[in-house]
Order: sequence, then structure tokens, then C-alpha cells
Amino acid sequence: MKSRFSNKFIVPDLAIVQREGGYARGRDGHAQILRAALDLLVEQGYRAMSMRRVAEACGMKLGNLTYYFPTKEDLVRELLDAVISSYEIEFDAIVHETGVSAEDRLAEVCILILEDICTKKTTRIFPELWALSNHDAFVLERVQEMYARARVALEETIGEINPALPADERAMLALFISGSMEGLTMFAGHEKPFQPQMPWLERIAVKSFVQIVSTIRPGEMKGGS
Amino acid sequence: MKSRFSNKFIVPDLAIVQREGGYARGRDGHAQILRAALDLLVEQGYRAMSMRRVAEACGMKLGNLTYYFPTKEDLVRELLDAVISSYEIEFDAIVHETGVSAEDRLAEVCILILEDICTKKTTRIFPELWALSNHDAFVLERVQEMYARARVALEETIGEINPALPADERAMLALFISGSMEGLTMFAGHEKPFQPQMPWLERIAVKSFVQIVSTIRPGEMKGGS
DNA sequence: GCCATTTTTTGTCAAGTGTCCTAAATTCAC
DNA sequence: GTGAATTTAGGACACTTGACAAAAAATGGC
Repeated sequence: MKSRFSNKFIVPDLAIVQREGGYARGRDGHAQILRAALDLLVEQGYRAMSMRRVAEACGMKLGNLTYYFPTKEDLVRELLDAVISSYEIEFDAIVHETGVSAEDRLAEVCILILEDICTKKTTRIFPELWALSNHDAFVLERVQEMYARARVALEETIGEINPALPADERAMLALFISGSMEGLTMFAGHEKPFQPQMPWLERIAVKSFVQIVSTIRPGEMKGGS
Repeated sequence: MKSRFSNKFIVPDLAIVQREGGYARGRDGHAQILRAALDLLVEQGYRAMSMRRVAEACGMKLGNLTYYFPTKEDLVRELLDAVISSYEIEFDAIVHETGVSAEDRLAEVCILILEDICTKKTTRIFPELWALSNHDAFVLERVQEMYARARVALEETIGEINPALPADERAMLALFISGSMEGLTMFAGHEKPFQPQMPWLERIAVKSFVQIVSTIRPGEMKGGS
């Protein structure tokens, strides 16, 4: 499952924003709740993430949990923010990488994402988010915002590989590549039937992406033959 | 949103297996329940698909619903089967299509799937199934079985385009292509932010898929340079 | 029309859900 | 140490959920 690229980047579980006031214990409790909620979400799914179970999971009484998060929506939103922020931080970091060729950087970004897909956390959480985003505008917007940031790195390298491509077509290519990788979650993600074949899929993906980025010509995806 | 290929195939909502005995009214009720459950699942998500809401949605009392489906698991399994079967029927049908070139057949299969992704039903249901499959072995198996059938058509045309490829590498390519398309659901599916750009994505996808299938050489994805 | 079979109604059950409120305990700057 | 602010505990509320049971109604072959 190890790739030929070193894992310089690993996405941390949560990017928790420290609360302003309060005591030290309060800050601990705050973070503890988010971690417990995430763990419940990953291990047993969204249905299991009830206020009572979250409270129990971090040795807390229900009444205390509602002190930190008066409503469940508060908890869900802050958890979503913490989870997604951790991905965004990584994506923002990789943008400023330099030194290797454009093709290798494209490959590197893709490998990072594909390796992350194999993670239990990512395999479990993202389908949950996709399902939620179908009926919750807030989740939809937040998730799409994250993907938009993920595409920044892709668009940049695409521009280096194929400078003739206009911006909107670069964006489309990045969108295709990003979505293409996400789709492998259900097949080669954690404990999925084709997880052992992920290295093969990585090679196919990288070769395929580099190829389409290099060979597509301006206007071709819009109406050219 | 119309593609250059005619929509010969449209996936019907449900492939309901008729019950054996009983009165005519009973058979109606049976189908009515499955339709109401599907509608609830699509319109409001899995959480809204409670026994009471399903019963109410088809003008039925709760107790009557439990007569048809003693447990909720019974209902979910039969609904899942009806939904997935409708897709499998289409996939099986397209395999027996002939007449056009291998490249065009690959394109046709891909277009069919990508058009289906834009459907409200597919956009809504599949993320739900992916999320469920993370914590329900039955759902996982049934969904993966469906995808396996969907890959049959892909593997066949891949073999025609690149006959030198061994079976397992053809299978990997089909897996990549299938997963690649599924991933676009969250971006260009029904009411998703890039739904209007789906035609562009279709062209990118088809060109990319044909390219990788045509140019990849045996052994390349396993260890070649 | 009879009558066994099938379908429907009605009511109940225990368990779980999110939310709210009050009183007690703890923390920590002063 | 005192005391105000913060954190915890405990209980209660109204509501939803899946499952179950028994009586009532409708169906349709004979």
C-alpha cells in the first residue's frame, strides 16, 4: 500500500479552533467532545452520533454536553468545520511545494489524495458527508468549499503542464481529476473489496491524469471533434 | 445537458418482484410501500424513511405496514434489492449491444452512466448507499455486486480496444473508469454546483478513458516504468 | 352468500432522541 | 481563602422510533 512517494503530508484528525474564554478544563472538554463525536462518526456512523452517546464516550453527563453544545446542530457544524479544516490546511500547504517537475507534482498531489482515501477516517466520513450534503445546504457548501481548495493545487500544476489551456478549462480538468479520485473511495478505500489493488489504481490514475492534461487542446472539451 | 448519444436506456425507478400469493390489493400495497419508501429516501434522505412516514406516505396505518414488512430491515433489504436490480437490468441489456466500434461503445456506456448520475434518484440514493455500506455488510455486498455487473460491459469493450491486456489488468482499468465516474456524482449530479458543466466533464472523461485504455501496455500498471 | 384467507385498524410497549432547567461542584483570578 | 465565573450533575419534558398483539374489516374462490 506504500507508494513510491514519501508521505510527507498526513492529514490530522481534527483542526480544532481553541475557544476564547473559560477555564482550562473547559477547553479540554470542548476538544474531547469533538474527538469523541468524530470517533463515533467514523466507527459507527452518523446514526450512532447521538448526544447521549457522545457524552458517554467522553465520560461526560448529557447535561454537561448540552452546556458545551446547546443543540446538536451546534455540535455537528463545529465538528464538520474541524474535520474539513484539517484537510484544507494540508491542501494549502501542498500548494507551496516546489522543486520537482510539474508532472511529478501533479502525481504527488494525486498520490497524497489517493493515500488519504485509504484512511479509515476518510473512507468512513466522506460518504457520510456526501449523503448529508444532499439534504443539508450548510454541509453541501462547506464540503464543496473544501474541494474547491483542493483543486487549487491541481489547477496550478495543470497550468504548468499545459499552459495553452484557458482558466475555465483548467478548472474543468481539475474538477474531473478530483472527482475521479473521490470515486475510488467506495472501491479501494479502507476495508473495501479492492483496497489491496490501490497501488495499481494509483498508477492508472496518475498516468491517465498526466496524459489527459498533456494532450487535451484548448476548446476540445467544449465543442471540438 | 443532452449528450450526443441518444438516451436509449433509462433506468426505471424500481424492479419490484411480484409477490406469490395473496389478494390483488395486497400486491398493490406491497408495491406502493416500496415506491413510497424510495420517494422518501430520495426526497428527504434515509433518516426520514421511518416506518411511520412510509406508512403515512402511502395512506396506510403503521400496523398495516408491519404486516407487509414485519421489521424495518425487511423493508430496507427489499427496497435495496428493487433499486439495485433496476440498474443491473440495464447493465445486462447494454452488454448485448452491437454494431458500433469498440471506442464508441465504451463512450456509450460511459455516457449512459454519466447521464444517469445527473438523475435526482441516482444523485440522492447512491451517497446514501455508500454511507450505509460502511456499517452494513449486506448493503456493501449488494452494492458491490451491482458495480461488478456494471464493469462487465466496460471490461468487454476494453478487451476489444486493447486485446493485449491480460484479464486482471482489464478488470483494474474497468474499476478505475467506473469509480472515476461515480466520483463525479458529488460535483455534477442533480442540483450539484457543477451540474451545468456535466457535458464538458463527459467529454473529458470519455477522451481520458479511451486514451488510457488504448495506450496502457501490459504490465505497465504493475511495475513498469 | 358463505367463510377461510388476507388485509386493515387500533392500541400499547419499551427504548431512544434532542432540549431545557435547576442545583451542586469545581476552577482560578484576586 | 473568598467569591464570581465556569463547569458538572441530575432530572424532567415532549416527541419519535421499531416492534408487537388482538380485534375488526375486506377479499374472492366456492
